[in-house]
Amino acid sequence: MTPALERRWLLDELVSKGVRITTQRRAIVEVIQEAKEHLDAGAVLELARQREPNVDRATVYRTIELLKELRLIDELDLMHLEGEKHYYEVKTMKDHIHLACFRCGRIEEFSSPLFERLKAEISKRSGFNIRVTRLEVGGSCRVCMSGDAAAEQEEKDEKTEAAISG
Amino acid sequence: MTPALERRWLLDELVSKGVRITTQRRAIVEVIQEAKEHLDAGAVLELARQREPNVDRATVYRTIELLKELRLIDELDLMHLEGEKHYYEVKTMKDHIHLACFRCGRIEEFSSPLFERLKAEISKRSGFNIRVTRLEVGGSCRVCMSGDAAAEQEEKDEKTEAAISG
DNA sequence: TTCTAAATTGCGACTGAGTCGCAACTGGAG
DNA sequence: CTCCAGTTGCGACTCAGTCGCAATTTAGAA
Repeated sequence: MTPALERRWLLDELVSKGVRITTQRRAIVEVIQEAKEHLDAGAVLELARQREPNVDRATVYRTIELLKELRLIDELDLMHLEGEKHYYEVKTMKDHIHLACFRCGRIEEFSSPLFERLKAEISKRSGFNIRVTRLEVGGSCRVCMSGDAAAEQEEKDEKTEAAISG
Repeated sequence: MTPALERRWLLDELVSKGVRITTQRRAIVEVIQEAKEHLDAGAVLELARQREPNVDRATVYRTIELLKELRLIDELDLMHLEGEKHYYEVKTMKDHIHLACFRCGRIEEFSSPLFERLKAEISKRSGFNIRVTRLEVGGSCRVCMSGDAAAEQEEKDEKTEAAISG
């Protein structure tokens, strides 16, 4: 498979699949391709309009649907951290897990051969032909957890001080 | 933990947590507890009203939110097989994976020690404190796949016939 | 290059899940 | 039995996403 790093990968993929390239699709696809974070449909619309003002909301949804059908992008919920939006990212060879921190809202990505093995086991044992997987984890990230530890330490310090001064 | 089999498990859990039990909450919680399939908010509302006519949509959403916060139920998307609804199920000790068939719409459940190991690895390697996990898989179930095989066989038969008669 | 059919788009109205503020109501502690 | 903090119903609202249709545009053929 063409590496996702390559510049116009998504667009070339569409061309090779005989999909008609319009100025709107080009803008939308480039925005998704070059995104540095997970974008929802609204964000895609906004960014696409910076390149090409004539982009409609409906076109964004239709293009996203197209890319999903062609299995060029994945849809994420990111544990509904910010409402019911959906987020999109270019599909890569190896699926990865999204860790969503309920406290700071950061999304961390994680991948592991164990996940690949799990998928293989699912296919084998259930006879299920896997097309898409979505593994999302919600909780507290390392940073927020260490914040807890710091807070607990402060509490102890305060008590100690109180004990000393008391 | 109290086994999920037990009759009024969810309700008892609420009582023990000091949550006020109203007739509405009782109805909603019992419906979720006794569900034989995955229910969305609309289905919960409908079923709850069969027990207790005075149940409002808003109350259903508020109760679901409450149960989620108390970690008594899990929220599922089931790969958005039927629109953007969310489905709910009583949380069990061992997380399970939902396999959603894009063709027949059936939901299959799957669990594996490998999944438990994967979660452990995530915690350990990323320092993430896991609260919830959601692993959903989309594709074609065994039944639909075997349907394919049958169809392919038919095609071959037709070709053979054509070859013979031609 | 020009033409043309078929695909795509924009528009705007619509759907449907979920939220919210507030007045009325009620569970359960005392 | 009383009381009030917590809960509910109501209805209006938000917001993501969908849809039908007329107008526009692409890409291949001439």
